[in-house]
Amino acid sequence: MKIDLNSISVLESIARNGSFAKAAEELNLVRSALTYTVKNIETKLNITIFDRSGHKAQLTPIGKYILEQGSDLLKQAQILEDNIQQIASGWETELHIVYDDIIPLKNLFPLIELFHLECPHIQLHITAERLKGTWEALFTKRADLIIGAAGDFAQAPEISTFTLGQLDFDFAVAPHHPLASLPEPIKNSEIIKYCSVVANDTAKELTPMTTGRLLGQDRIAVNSIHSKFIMQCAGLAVGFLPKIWIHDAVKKGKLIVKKVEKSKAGGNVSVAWNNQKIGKGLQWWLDHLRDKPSQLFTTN
Amino acid sequence: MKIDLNSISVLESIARNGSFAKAAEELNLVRSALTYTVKNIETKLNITIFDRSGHKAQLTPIGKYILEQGSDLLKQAQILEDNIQQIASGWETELHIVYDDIIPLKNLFPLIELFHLECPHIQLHITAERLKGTWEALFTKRADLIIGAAGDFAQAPEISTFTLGQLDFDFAVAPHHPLASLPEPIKNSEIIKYCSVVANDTAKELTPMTTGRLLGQDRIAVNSIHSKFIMQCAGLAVGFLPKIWIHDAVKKGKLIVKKVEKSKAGGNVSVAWNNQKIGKGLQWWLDHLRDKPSQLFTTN
DNA sequence: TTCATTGTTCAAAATACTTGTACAGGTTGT
DNA sequence: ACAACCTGTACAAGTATTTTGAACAATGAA
Repeated sequence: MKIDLNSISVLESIARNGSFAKAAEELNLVRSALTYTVKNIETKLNITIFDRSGHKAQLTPIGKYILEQGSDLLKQAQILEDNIQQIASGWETELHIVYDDIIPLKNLFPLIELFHLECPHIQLHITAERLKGTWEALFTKRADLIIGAAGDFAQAPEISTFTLGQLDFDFAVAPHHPLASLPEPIKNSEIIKYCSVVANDTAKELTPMTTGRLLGQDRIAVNSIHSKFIMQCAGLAVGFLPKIWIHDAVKKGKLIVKKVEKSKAGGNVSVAWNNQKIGKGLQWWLDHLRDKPSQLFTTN
Repeated sequence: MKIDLNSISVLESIARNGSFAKAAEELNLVRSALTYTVKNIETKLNITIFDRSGHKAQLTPIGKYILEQGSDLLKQAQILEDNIQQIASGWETELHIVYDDIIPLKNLFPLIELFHLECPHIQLHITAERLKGTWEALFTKRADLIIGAAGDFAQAPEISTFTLGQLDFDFAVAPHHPLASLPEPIKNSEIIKYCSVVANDTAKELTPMTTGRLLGQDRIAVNSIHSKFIMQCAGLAVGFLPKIWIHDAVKKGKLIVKKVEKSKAGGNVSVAWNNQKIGKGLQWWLDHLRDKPSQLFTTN
């Protein structure tokens, strides 16, 4: 390797200051030290970087090229150095959070904003998955933290979890749907006459979970609760939806909750993470999630 | 700057060889020299990169991070160094060629292939433009070389050109087009009854050239000769097309050439380039284009 | 012209890197 | 268990590289 970061920053300083003398002052070096450094790299590369034929030194075309590209290199090295310091001080440089799409993303907004305020230098990656998809993200290390994961699949000792709370479901239909006008509780034999919509498991490797639907019923599979929700609002299909998802729609009359013969049991949702390398960023999330888990289940 | 490229390559060697001793051998250094280097960078950054508690040194998590990111940095530095050498030896690292879309791209294939064979390390950027769009690319330095440029707009002393040859045009219509059955030569008064299609000038700043069409005629503007060609084949419109573009289609009966009252004069097309900084790559293209310009006008 | 400034040269000084040897553990094979 | 062979470290001595400062030639400004 003939080039080194120090030489590049010397070139950069000379170019920026317009002369060896000014750069020497900036770098707290004597002029001849810069002559030495520049000559050294010029000799190694067998090129000329500065044209010193005039009074002041001027970059040659190839010098300009080196400066341009070299500055990029310097910047990246600086970023690397900063990141090393950040990691060494216990903070991650980025954090991959996967949430189960059963939690409305907007309920995460307050935490995300606060985190950004307190740790603006940590890049958050927020991804939605469904059912076992969250666990898969954790096991494959695509996620550092999963929020709202269904059930408790933490078979491994390096996975820690705690329960966020319970999600309850209601059977919801559009006001103009035939089931809307039936007397309650609606029997399964009625429900299976109509199309249902299920939000698919997003797991690709783990065997997907199946979630309550009735045998023999037509069904559509979608890949998010939101798709399921708007499909039920449109009256295209029926099914169970989390109370937190339909609260507003029910208030506005866009969906109607019906009692059914066999209701769906509420399920616990959890937070889970890999306890092998807990950085301060992850700890921040764990602390805040433990503090007020209820904020994730709010309806406004 | 606390990190330097040399230290990173030492870390890299140790990690790759699995021990300080092996790395020392590879680097032709003595073991203690590596201890020194590693300790040095560890002290500067105030971290530990290798865990030496066991028999052999093992990367710590942060060491792994440094290695990953640092290797990228090293690679880029190596590329920069290579590029500097390449430029210093007179070869560009990339070459931007803009051709007038009136030249079928496949006619450039033999030259492109040969160039890639002889100069695999120079990245070619080949872009199509129309009419003054080629000149604009040259003037704005988006292009190092333009091929098949229409006319001769080289007003500036730093632009050199030579003529490639002449392109002749025929008036072509689809066999099922009404004009196909008219007696020759077809009068302008007949032609203006039908839609024509023109390939637009792609220049954005220079005032676009207008190319022969009749006043009062409906017209469609497209942005490539190929679009114009297939539109005429489909019988959607009529117009002049370069002989080299329609040769095959005429042979297969997909287009019919008709004599017209006012034929379109053939035009010279040129090669042009900026003569301020001619690298060896550019020179190669100039030599080969001057050598056999006719290959660009072939019909197979 | 004179004066300030620019970059270079060169020998000496300061710093940084490398070496070699000695040492304190581990691992392997018998 | 033991020798033989690893591994990495410590430290003093040697070598290489970088920095300094003074003297100098070339340029530009007043």
